[in-house]
Amino acid sequence: MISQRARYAFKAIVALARAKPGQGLQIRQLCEQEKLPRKFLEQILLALKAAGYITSRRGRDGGYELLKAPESIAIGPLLRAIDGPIAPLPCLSRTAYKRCDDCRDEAHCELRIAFSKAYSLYLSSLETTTLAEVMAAAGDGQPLPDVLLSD
Amino acid sequence: MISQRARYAFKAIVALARAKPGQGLQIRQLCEQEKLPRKFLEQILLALKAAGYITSRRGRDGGYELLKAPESIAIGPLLRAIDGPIAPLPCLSRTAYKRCDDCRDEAHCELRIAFSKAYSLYLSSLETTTLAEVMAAAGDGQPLPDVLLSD
DNA sequence: TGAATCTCTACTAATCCTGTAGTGTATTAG
DNA sequence: CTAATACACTACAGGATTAGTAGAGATTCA
Repeated sequence: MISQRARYAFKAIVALARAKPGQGLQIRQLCEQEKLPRKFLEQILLALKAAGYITSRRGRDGGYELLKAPESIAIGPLLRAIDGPIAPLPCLSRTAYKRCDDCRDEAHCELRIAFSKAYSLYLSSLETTTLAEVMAAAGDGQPLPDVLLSD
Repeated sequence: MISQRARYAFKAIVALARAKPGQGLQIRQLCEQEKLPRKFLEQILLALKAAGYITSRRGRDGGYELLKAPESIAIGPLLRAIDGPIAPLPCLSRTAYKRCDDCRDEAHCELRIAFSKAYSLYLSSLETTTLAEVMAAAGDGQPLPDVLLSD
């Protein structure tokens, strides 16, 4: 399960992407529209800013604004910016690789092999799916393909 | 990241699968061979037993033994038996489906759409990959395919 | 100046994770 | 029958993480 934090971040980004360009949103509007806890959201927006997704202005007419085009925002990096590494095992992480403490031989590790393919598919899908695509699909409201067998 | 618990479970299952048929292992051997904390492992084995993966015998010559053929043990259900639902969102879980509290319209939920495809790929790979395949690949020790771009 | 807004740090309550401890129950050798 | 051995079950503890809350500070604009 992804964290609540990541879910809020995602909702905030979507709301900002829907705002007219050059026309950011204030945190008040964000948390009213999306029913997000304000002070928690503040921290999340700060993280999104640090990661380069949004910019902000202080003062009376301040607010937050999306910096990147939705076409260039992939889901994977966004998730990673908020939740940290996505990999199911440290030894499968590219951005936060770490050998498992007790692992003698990574090439023969059953655990690693068990997850490598599944995770590789997961990640490459997350890396190539963009916010723009997701928002377009949500707008269409087409039912998800039946491939979806989830748990 | 999957839990330490799941990692231990997996290692124990692999060790049991390597034991001669009809020739289970005792918990002492398991935790010596694989360096697992004994009392913690007890609980995990209990869970594996409850899930139908192994059986046990008490008494002097007791021990644990694999019940299912490695060919019929898929990684996904095994993981789920230990760690619970695998889905990144409750509304994407088949075995533990739950509507998100704040979700007005699931068909148009960007969050859900963002993860549905990636997760579907992840899960179907985990559901179709068996312990037997994994152990065979580990035995070969062939390097993992280069598709592997992980995080 | 003052009001509005973002920034930053600290704190907290609850939950989860990773074990440990101890007692109970079944099995079997002798 | 008894003692030894191994699994079964419940309770608990310490640390880490999560999901927020609180409040003082900095910036902007009228």
